[in-house]
Amino acid sequence: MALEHAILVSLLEQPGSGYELARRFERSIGRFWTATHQQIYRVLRRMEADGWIIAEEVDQGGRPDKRSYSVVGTGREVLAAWLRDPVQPEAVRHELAVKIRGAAFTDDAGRTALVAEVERYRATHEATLARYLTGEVRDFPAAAPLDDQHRLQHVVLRGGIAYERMVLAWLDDVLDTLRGLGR
Amino acid sequence: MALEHAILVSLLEQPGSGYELARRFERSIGRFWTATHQQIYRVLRRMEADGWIIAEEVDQGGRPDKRSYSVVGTGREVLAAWLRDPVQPEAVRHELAVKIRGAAFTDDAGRTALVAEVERYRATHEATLARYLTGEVRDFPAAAPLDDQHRLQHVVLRGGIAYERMVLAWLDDVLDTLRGLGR
DNA sequence: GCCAGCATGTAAGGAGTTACATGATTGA
DNA sequence: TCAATCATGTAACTCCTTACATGCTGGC
Repeated sequence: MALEHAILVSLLEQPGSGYELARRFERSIGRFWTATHQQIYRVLRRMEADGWIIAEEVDQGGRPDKRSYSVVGTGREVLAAWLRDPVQPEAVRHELAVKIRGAAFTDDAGRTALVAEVERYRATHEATLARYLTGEVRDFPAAAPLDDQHRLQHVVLRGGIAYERMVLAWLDDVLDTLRGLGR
Repeated sequence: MALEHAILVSLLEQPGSGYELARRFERSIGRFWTATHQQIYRVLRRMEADGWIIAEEVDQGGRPDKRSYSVVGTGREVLAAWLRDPVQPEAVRHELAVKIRGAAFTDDAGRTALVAEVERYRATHEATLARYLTGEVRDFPAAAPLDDQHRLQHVVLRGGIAYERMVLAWLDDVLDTLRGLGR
């Protein structure tokens, strides 16, 4: 379990409210850890109760008040201890791979539909890669020297880019294979 | 949710018991869908109750009896319908990426420990890649012509191989970055 | 005699998903 | 005025993980 830890890292990078965290999980952090606002609010309350983070009520004039959270000493210690733990093997869930092997047990119409679906899926990954590359030139310009925090963010983003490139190449392989079946 | 579907595909490829399925999930299917035997037994009972699969009691002499499951008409229809559904975006959970960004908020000792942990993690992926490559030459010899089922299994395995190669290259990048911090 | 493997389960608890709910402001 | 965005939640349910449980056989 590491939603707590993902939240600690995000709040250390930049304090913020549950709502802001939810938006970060949709964008940057969502690349490697997904969470909905419901989960986030629940975990934030627990973390506050356990003294890992503290909240500050922020009056925003017109907009609703927000509770901005920051990490305190205990939270830092929890994170440091977790960083020293062994990395758990990831639980892989790749639905498309199941479908591809399932294609052996369907008819021509089903395969044609799957090809169309793989193409649609490929387009979403192409869009993701384009978003990452745009973000990379915006946030990590080659000329500017980076501090540790940004160098680490950059290497994680490079992982996302490498992943998307690998997926796209593999999906081309998949499409070739699907189209070449039954010959 | 697609554990049912992963089981349907596996049982279509080869009928078997809950125990045998659990072993396949540890090996081949586990590359893209993980499940424990507890989950598998529970889902198998539900699938049998819903008439997707049928069980046959097999007396094995010395060893305990087993219930060998096969997919029947309803199960095939469920699978065909599911293959036509859009692929859900994967829920990503990459603990190591969280830790890498977390390394910005720990001390030298913590970073040294993380480097060691990444090296250990890298070794497990190297072993996984070696296993995949061994399996590939064993199961998909270049000379033999393959039927559709095996061509699809092969393209999924190639995806696993591409993934492991990508991960290894990225982990080298991560190690370089971690070692270059604070300079 | 002991361990690994075969074979199937129960139970408890934590995590995650989906649906629903509220109420304000800002911009088109 | 209508939709989008900001901001925070509850409730019900499903799913997944972890721990525990049983009992047999074959090989070292």
